[in-house]
Amino acid sequence: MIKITLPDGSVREVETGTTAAQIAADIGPGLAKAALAARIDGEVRDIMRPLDVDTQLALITSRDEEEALELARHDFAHVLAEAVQKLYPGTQITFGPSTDDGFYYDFAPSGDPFTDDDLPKIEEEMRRIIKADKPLRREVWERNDLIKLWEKDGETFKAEWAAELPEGDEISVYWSGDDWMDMCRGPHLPSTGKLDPQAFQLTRVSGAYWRGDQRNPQLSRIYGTGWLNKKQLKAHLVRLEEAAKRDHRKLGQEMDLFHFQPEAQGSVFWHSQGYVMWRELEAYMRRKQDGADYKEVKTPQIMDARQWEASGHWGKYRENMFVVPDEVPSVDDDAPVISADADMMALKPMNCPAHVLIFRQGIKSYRDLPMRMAEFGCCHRNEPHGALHGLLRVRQFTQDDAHIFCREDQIVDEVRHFCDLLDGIYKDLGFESYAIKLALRPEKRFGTEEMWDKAEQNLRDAVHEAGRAGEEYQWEELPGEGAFYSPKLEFHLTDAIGRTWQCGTIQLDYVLPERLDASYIGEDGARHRPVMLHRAILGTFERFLGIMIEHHAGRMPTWLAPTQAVVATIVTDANDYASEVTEKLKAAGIRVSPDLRNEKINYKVREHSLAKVPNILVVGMREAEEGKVALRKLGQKEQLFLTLDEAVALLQDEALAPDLKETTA
RNA sequence: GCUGCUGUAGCUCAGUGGUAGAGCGCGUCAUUGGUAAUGACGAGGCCGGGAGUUCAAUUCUCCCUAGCAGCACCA
Repeated sequence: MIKITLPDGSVREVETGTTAAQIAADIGPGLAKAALAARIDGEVRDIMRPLDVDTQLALITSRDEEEALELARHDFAHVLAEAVQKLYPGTQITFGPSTDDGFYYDFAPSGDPFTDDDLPKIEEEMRRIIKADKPLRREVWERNDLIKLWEKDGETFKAEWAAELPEGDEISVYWSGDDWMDMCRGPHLPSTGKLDPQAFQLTRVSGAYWRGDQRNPQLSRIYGTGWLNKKQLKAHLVRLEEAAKRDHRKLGQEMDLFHFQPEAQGSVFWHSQGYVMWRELEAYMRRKQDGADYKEVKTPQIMDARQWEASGHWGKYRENMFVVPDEVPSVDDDAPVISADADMMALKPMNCPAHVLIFRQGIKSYRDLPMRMAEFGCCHRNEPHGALHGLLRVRQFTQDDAHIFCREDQIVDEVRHFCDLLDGIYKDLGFESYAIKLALRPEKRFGTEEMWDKAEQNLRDAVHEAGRAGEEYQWEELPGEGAFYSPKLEFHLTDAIGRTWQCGTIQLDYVLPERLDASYIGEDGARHRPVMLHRAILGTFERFLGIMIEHHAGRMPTWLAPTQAVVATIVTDANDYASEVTEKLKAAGIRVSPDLRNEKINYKVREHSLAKVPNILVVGMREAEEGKVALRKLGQKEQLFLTLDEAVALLQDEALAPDLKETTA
């Protein structure tokens, strides 16, 4: 007999080998039906797994949503694999986990990879397996027996996987009925019938490398989204639609903000409406950085390759650099355009080496430190074609870059100072929550182990001292994620629909000052090596504006809105007055345009609302006679009747950038 | 870079082995209308580029190119 303690504290004595399912049945038929799995001493286990020692037991039902979803998605993945092997004999199975919204499974097809056209048939087969309510049975195998089985079945990927598990280990497999089996740690639901056949959808196919490594064979991955019931699935599909509506690429076209075209793939053509947003954001950042004692500089776009060799970029990063020959191209049709021994230059992929060159001009004293050198630096990186994505991943971009040259004993203060600056800016820009991560040394790196130890510890200390190493910043350390020359702090924003974006970063670098021989004269009269903090808050203007557009779903706060107000007439007799209103708003610094077209007011309101103009000032004869305007705010039906002066004052205040508002308040 | 899908009017998309169609937008005319689409008429296309099959290719095949989704990459 063993003792089972339930969540309410009650204890039951049962036979050794009793399952959680039997206990559930004992408690009541309702629970027996609802129970999906068991939490045994804190760990989720199969409900059919026999209990053989005294345990704390809690039964998991669909009310324990997080665990239930995880179980269901994992089971969907197995059902997917079973269905695929049934429909496409000879397909090898590999690996199929749950994801944030569903599941996937990677297959090695015997012929061509799967396509979208295969999905409906597979879904149908999955539903059949679910409806058959096949029991899912756990079985323990000895490792070598299992490897032999996989090899016999031609499952080479599974065999490889099993062979890497420790020798002599017992490995669990799960049977679906008696005719299909996969190696799996579990846990699983008791049977396929616990899944809702209407709660999943196969969404897409893609290629994926075996074990995530480009050098390995490419497998065919099938993705699905999976939920506990149809309602959840539907809600998720609606969320996807909402997210698609705020896609910055779509809004960028609709709002006439920017475009891309093949002649400059991965580089943005900013239209005037979009560039207004850029200019406002840049002006704001410039005010904030000037206020924080940064000194702004501007450095060359193209530098000699030897400079990039010295900085180390030529060796490690050349494949991503745009290289330019320093030579007049040949005009002779038969000759190569560029000779083989041309001197090479490169477009800067980053600003730091140029900033070190400025630092090195003249002799620097310890009194000059910390020196905060900022640049809105335009960089080029030759990103792989498949990586490009709207404004979020581009080949030409402008960073809000700065490098802080300082002494080691100033690092913690400078990092803390930076955290405060960043915090204020994110809040000003409408992002209330963000996470902080410390990315530790990568495999490919410069510098000594001691240097990395020191650099990592400094950043860790700074965040702790800034009081930001806590839960509210989801503080964590990420091994292997650092830059090749330094560890870095990463700042991840959360947007309006809960997605996260890494924007801000600060990196502590001992390597580059050494390589490029930067030094200052200390109090002791000797030469010393400064450390260099690389930092950005927005990251790049392109990407950050993309994130802002999605965050606000195109309805930008008035200070950033390309057009802040439209003056729309109801009848042409009000045109003169509308022009007067427009002029007055313009004189007050508002970005306003008149709409005097011979169209109905309904049409104009609709059009400017769709264009996401935050203020529509409607004027007809009534307003013209009384010297008033009817102000309609975007998204609201009610309107304000204001005198012209009141309207000017209101819009002027609304159009102030957040930092300017603070000082006037 | 890898896998799959896609490329037709300014935009969103139909369609066909015999060189094209809708809605919106645009232009002209009429309409002067109080808060999310007034009506009529009209102008727009080398059907992404190249090669092949065919009497004939926007349509079928191959290559290239760009975009999209994912993978890998992101100093």
